[in-house]
Amino acid sequence: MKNYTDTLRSHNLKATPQRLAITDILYAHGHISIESLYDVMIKKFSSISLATIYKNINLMLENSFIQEVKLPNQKTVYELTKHSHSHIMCDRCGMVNDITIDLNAIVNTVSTLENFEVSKADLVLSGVCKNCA
Amino acid sequence: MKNYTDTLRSHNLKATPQRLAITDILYAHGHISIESLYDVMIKKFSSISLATIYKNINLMLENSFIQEVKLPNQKTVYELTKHSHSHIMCDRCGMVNDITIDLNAIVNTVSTLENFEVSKADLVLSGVCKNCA
DNA sequence: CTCTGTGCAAAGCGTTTGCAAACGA
DNA sequence: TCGTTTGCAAACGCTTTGCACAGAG
Repeated sequence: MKNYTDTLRSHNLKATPQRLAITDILYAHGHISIESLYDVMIKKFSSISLATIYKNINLMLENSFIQEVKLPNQKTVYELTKHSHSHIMCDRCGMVNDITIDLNAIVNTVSTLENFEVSKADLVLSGVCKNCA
Repeated sequence: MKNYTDTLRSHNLKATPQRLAITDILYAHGHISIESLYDVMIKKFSSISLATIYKNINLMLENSFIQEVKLPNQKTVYELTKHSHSHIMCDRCGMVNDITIDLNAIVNTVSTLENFEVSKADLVLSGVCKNCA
């Protein structure tokens, strides 16, 4: 398991045990909602406050250390920032996974056709995963 | 301007003046947040309640008469349900527009590669629109 | 030692609910 | 007329804020 102490510091965040736990959990889960994150955190820090979770998530978002993923019909989840990618989400079990899709062709088409300078593409494919099918 | 009386009734919704106004506004604006919808509605119905807005929006969502569009870094907006499409959103002025992109190739690739049955694709391209550039 | 981060309690906001009166069909 | 919808007020749930103490560097 990666140690995020230096990564946190390089983002001007002190490496507190709570923050290290958050990053570990994000790393392990891939995607997690505030509520689930709190449920996992409280097992390790019995007196942690939701305020601490929110303050840290917001700080990490401002830093682009993590990113927000808004999902249809589900709570927003958070993930460690990595290369640009898309998501698949299972409507049955709620599973969320990263997928790598080349959207360049689409981005280029839209840029010229709509005269719109695309800087980011957020794509969520929803449906039924192999386990639920 | 289209009259939504019958459309509302076919969705088992009584055609009240408030609902007709909501549909007209959705039609005229394309995409609108709850807050903006309320701001527009109150000009026509000085004593309308936010509760009425929420109740109607939720009913219309349940009916698939309208749809929710979750946007990065912006409030969720609502639109009348139409053919499947994607969105472009300007980070400067907040403009949201529909675009038609063929995502079939992507959907097929993901279906086979990930063994995932895709039923819906939500794509938002963000960037800078021609007016803001 | 200094400044940042944590936990608590309270406040803030957006959204939902219950209810009586008004209204659509 | 009957069942639905509206508007109001209160309740709710999630998120943020202020503050004193604890902890990282």
